[in-house]
Amino acid sequence: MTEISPRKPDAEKTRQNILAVARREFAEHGLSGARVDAIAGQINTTKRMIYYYFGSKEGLYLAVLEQVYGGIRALEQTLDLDRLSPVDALRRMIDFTFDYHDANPDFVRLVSVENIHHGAHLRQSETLRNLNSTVIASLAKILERGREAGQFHTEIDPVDLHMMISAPCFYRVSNRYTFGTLFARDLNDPVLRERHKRMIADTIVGYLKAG
Amino acid sequence: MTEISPRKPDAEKTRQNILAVARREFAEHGLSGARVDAIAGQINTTKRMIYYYFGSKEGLYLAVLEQVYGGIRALEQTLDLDRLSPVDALRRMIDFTFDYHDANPDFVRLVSVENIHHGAHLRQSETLRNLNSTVIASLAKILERGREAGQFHTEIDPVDLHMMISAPCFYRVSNRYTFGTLFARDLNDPVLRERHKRMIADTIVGYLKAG
DNA sequence: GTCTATATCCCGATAGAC
DNA sequence: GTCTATCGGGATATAGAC
Repeated sequence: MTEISPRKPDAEKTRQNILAVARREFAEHGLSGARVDAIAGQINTTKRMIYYYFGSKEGLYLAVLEQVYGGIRALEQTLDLDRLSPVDALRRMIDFTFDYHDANPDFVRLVSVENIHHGAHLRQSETLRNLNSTVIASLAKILERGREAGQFHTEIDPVDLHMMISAPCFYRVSNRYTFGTLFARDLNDPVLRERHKRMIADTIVGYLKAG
Repeated sequence: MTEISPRKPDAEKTRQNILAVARREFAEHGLSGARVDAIAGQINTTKRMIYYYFGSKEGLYLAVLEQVYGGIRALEQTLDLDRLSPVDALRRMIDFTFDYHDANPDFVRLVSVENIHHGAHLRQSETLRNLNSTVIASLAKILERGREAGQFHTEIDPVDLHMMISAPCFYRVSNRYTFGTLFARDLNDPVLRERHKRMIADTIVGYLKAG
């Protein structure tokens, strides 16, 4: 029924504009703290349009979540890990995870916000629930190859490994402010960033290699 | 001027009641999402009292933060690490950190909330800024003893080590919902908890031992 | 110090014209 | 599909009696 006409590109463009601004607003202030007026005020659109396209504030928030989670998933696919040795593939996966979190603090903040809300929206979205992440399959493959090649000697569940990789990459960004204040560290410092990146990779690779 | 009379213990008791309920409310809904009415409604007090004791909603939130950060600091002191070997002391520190986060999800949630607010309140509080955590000193001592005893061969900054310990312990709790949903894992499961505890400790201890 | 009642503002959502 | 104007509820904060 709905007209999907290429003659009117403004519609989709407006939708995308709203989404982009909303992502910033929700990442910055959380779900309760975000203001629909503030979102409308930052673009050449009115508040009415937001309700026209997304129905409600929560509907908009959910659309933002889906967009953001889709982003990291798309990039994961491009890593081309099979051509690397198990150790190199693992390092590449860790480096990718580190860099992605570092470059996308809004993603990290939105995930934090969603966890404050007990993941209720993520669970509610069919799209997001079916994002049966390919990371786990990739990691499982790396682990299997590494074991066969005699390079890895530690038994570990792929999901557990994913957690061990994500945790420090996430924490560095999510807890930047409290950690930075309490221990007088600027976690944005490039020197520190490179040091942490190497440290995280060395720690995890070392764990898998050791018997 | 203010009467601090032992004849009226109700005052301090009321204050503590408000604090305890507020901690739950702020941890559950965040700063913007928390409702002053909801806090008053859960105790035998009125909303008026909250403003009487804490001045404002933010004042109450700040008091909660100070109380919560004080809690973990007090416990850190009781570990008695000097009597243990460097490796055992490190393991004890990791186990303590793991257990504390696991047993105090509200603490984790409040820290997440504060980071969404860019740590503005934590920075603003003299009390919290002066919480120059003793963890770093404890870890530095462990590292030094371990190096002298020839048990640790990796050079690492104590603050970095603290981050590597805290990150997985924190993440496991803070991201419980999104991670649990996306990967179909119940991160509250006791079996999983023990496995993760051992895995985290082994990973970090292994990293320090390796050259 | 503790209560009831209320001021005041702000925000999500909608009405209705074009 | 896009605008202006506004409703109606609910939230923080306060007034003022006892």
